[in-house]
Amino acid sequence: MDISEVVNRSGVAASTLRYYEEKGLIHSVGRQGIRRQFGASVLEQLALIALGRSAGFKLDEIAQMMGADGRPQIDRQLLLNKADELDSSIRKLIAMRDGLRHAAVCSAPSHMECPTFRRLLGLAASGVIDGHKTKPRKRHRLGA
Amino acid sequence: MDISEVVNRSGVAASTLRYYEEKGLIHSVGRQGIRRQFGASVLEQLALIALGRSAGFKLDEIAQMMGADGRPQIDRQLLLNKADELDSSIRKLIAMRDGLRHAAVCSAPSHMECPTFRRLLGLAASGVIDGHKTKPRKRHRLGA
DNA sequence: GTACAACTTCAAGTCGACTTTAAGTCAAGG
DNA sequence: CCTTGACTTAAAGTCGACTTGAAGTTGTAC
Repeated sequence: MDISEVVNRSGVAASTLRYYEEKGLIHSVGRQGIRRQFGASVLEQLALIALGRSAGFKLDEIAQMMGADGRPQIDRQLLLNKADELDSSIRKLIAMRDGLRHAAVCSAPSHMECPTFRRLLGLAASGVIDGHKTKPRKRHRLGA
Repeated sequence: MDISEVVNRSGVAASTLRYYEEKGLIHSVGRQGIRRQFGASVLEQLALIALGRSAGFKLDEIAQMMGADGRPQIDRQLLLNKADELDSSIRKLIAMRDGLRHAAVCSAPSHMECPTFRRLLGLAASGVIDGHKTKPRKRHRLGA
């Protein structure tokens, strides 16, 4: 497979594939002239990377988990820790979501008058709630 | 209040306060000599900013919501939209959390052999699950 | 045999929210 | 009078994950 096929099959940009290779997250199996060739397993590895990223791991951390062979070599405790982190994020997000919904329908003259809103403010101020990010996800046209 | 008092009362760094002022998110009420003076309302505004950030709004977006007076002037529809976004994030995070927990205890010889793990992989690969971020949160000593 | 699209490398740029650094200003205390 | 320390500014640096740009190479179709 040359890079464009990986791009089409995985939806991952060529520049990203090169970047991942540079970082040691994936490996090309060789070159045809100057062009990288990838094995089929790279697709699975890319899925694994996407999974890791979704779970909130950094690329460097993901690189650690990747056995030299490309098979995941994952510490189970690490997974549990991450799950706990997610759990805490989830709880915060739920509080935030409910607070937002309330604020949207609240009949108080101004948001500042609303007790629910003010409670939420307190939470945020005390840093109980923390950041998260939902990226815009650039969609690419997969060729005809 | 001079800046150090705001720092102590809010836990927000001085550099951040200056940055927020530069961005128009907060305003100092004047200067004593060269030093900024802040009114008490800045604390409430900072809480509001923290809240907005937690909900996933960018500083620029938050600046939009801030009436010139510092009182929130928020479009209710915007809140509902953000709540929906959060809802979708939450669902993804829950799937991820459960998947991680399963993977951690899964008895399959390797994660790749586990159907649950593979299902999760598929989700991640298809971009159904997206990023989020839980920052390390630098803790600062609030003076006595 | 040559044009061209698709690849290549390496360096630099982007985004967001800050932090850091360097150099300067100022009020108060010894 | 002069140091000290808390403030000030403007500019540059940081982090992570990429993307973009410029310039060079190549397989392939005509």
